[in-house]
Amino acid sequence: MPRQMIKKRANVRDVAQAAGVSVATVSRVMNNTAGVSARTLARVSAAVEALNFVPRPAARAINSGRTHLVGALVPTLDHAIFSRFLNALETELTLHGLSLVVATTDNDPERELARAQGLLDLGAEGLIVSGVTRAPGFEGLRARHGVPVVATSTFQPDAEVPTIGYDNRAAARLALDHLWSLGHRRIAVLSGPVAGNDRTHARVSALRAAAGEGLILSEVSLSVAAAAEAMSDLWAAHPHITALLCLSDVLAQGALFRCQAMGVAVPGALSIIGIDDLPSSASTTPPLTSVHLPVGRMGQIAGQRLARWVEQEEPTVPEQLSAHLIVRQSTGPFGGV
Amino acid sequence: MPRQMIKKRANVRDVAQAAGVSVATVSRVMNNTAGVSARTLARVSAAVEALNFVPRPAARAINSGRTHLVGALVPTLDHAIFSRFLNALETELTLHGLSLVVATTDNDPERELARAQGLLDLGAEGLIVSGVTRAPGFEGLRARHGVPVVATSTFQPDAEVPTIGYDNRAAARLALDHLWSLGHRRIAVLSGPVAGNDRTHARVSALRAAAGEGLILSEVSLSVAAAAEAMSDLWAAHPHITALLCLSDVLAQGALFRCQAMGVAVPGALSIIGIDDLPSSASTTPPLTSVHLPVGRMGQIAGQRLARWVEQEEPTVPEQLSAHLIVRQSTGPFGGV
DNA sequence: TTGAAAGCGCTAACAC
DNA sequence: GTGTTAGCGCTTTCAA
Repeated sequence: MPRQMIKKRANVRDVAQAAGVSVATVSRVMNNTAGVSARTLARVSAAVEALNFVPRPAARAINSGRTHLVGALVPTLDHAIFSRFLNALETELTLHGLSLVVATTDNDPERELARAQGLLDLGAEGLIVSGVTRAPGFEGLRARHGVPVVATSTFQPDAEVPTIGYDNRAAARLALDHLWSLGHRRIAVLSGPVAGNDRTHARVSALRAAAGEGLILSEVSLSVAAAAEAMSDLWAAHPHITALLCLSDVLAQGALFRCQAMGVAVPGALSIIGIDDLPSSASTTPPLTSVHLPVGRMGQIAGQRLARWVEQEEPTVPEQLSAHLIVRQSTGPFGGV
Repeated sequence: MPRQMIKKRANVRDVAQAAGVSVATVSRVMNNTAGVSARTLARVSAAVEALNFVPRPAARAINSGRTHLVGALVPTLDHAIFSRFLNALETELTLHGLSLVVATTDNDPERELARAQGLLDLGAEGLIVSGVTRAPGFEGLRARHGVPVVATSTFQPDAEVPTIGYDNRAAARLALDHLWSLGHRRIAVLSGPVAGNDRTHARVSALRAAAGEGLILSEVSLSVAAAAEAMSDLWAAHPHITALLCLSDVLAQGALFRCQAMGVAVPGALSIIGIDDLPSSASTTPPLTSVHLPVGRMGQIAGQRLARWVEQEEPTVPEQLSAHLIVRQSTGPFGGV
């Protein structure tokens, strides 16, 4: 058995020896550095091929100091809104030669901190997070590594980290004002878990501020099934409500489906409005009125900005994306048409 | 300005000097290696703190030869089925100390190859892919890097790479047999894009093999909206069909929503069955009959196996996960109850 | 156009 | 317990 088969993996020196050149030349070839004669190039290439040489990324990274890795911390991958965001983010980062490492936090600050630590330990050059409230210790970690951090899904120009997103309070208000303008006054609100989620918290508190304590507020887990159950309970406990404001389209869909099952006319007997504007919301029956959140665009911009920050060391500034109301057929005037 | 401020970033040597110890000791402290006196530990820790020292991952990787990175190539992140899969995969990999880098392929083999190249260049120690058909060149790339590759979303024991998944042909047959058993004979099929997707292709061809050329087959893009449109067209062109078999729940939901809008009773006038069994499918009205695909479990197992392969160099074997029928209320006997 | 040699920042074998 | 020292695999001056 030739020693090549024994040696685990070829390195520059092996290639250099096989090609009868120096390691520097091999390096030049591997990096397409100009100034290598065609003849040498061919010889080195042949040796690379023959020895099945693949440069170790770590060895390159140690010299360049770059990993081309960016980390994203999201509550979960298993939600349409984050999927869309990450899809756009990944696409954009790829354009800039960066790769995306994902880590899920489950809305748990401690877990987020641990995962952030992990991402940084593996060499992430930048971080994308959701919202602005972090575990104590996060900022220290960030400072120690000195890496850029961009927060998304919210717009808070005064926050410690630059935010790229929409105003969650305003988004909730947009939905509430729509219902109000239709004459609805007895409104129930369906919310996802508030714990560990400052965006949801902002939405809820904006509604409270606007509507007072009279709001009928139910908090359920963020799933279609949970929303459907909550709808049943709500209808039994508060038969007088005329509108339902859901803090996420996932919840609005669940409520709508249950209304269909219960024979509650939407919007005839109950108007339903969501926030997110998931693609599928346009196709339900009736199509859901919703507050559109530009998460695709958000992913794209966040990617762009973080890339620039990482590459050109050019810190980014907060950017507000506007949420806007999409009126479809799930909401109608109080008292019916 | 002290020279610390000039120096870009502290390294082991700086810390060693500041603590009055050797670099080896610093390394020991950083790696929690046993056998460091409490006193030394304290001194080094203090120096680490003072100099804001953070070990460079690349430098560690060059010694260990490990990056702890695993890459996943998926068609898109923006689909509930992949989100669930990746969520489970990420969770499992984390348990094994591995991080997940995601890359989207858009069902384009060339793009997949390019992204695979990228993942390998950045040091991915293993790859997770969907399906088994690859661009020519993929296998060469894999062989050159010698990294483990696990294919998911399909079970094909004879494939070049180990597969962890379900039998797509059988899954499609499960759906068809259910409709048949209910007495349906005039069945339409709604499929997502077949190009570049061997799983969809397998499902379609299984149906063709079983039902012959008589199948009314429509191929649409994989979205609720597209399915809704297709449903309208289908109903206009083929009013005699009694059942609709959708190769994905996303499509089934779109068709169902449109039926609701058109006043087509489901399952009274048309039975609808999907494949995937998305969580939301249990809550629609009527709840969707579907073929359950265990994608969460698939992500977990794929993560487990790939981790073992990477860590213990223990190649994995194909594993079949069973798809099974979940009968809900969107399908009923031919001719109505 | 090419080569020699000095690192990059860390780990690990070995010595004390 | 702790220090010395030789690498890990590559890039990058600086000479030739």
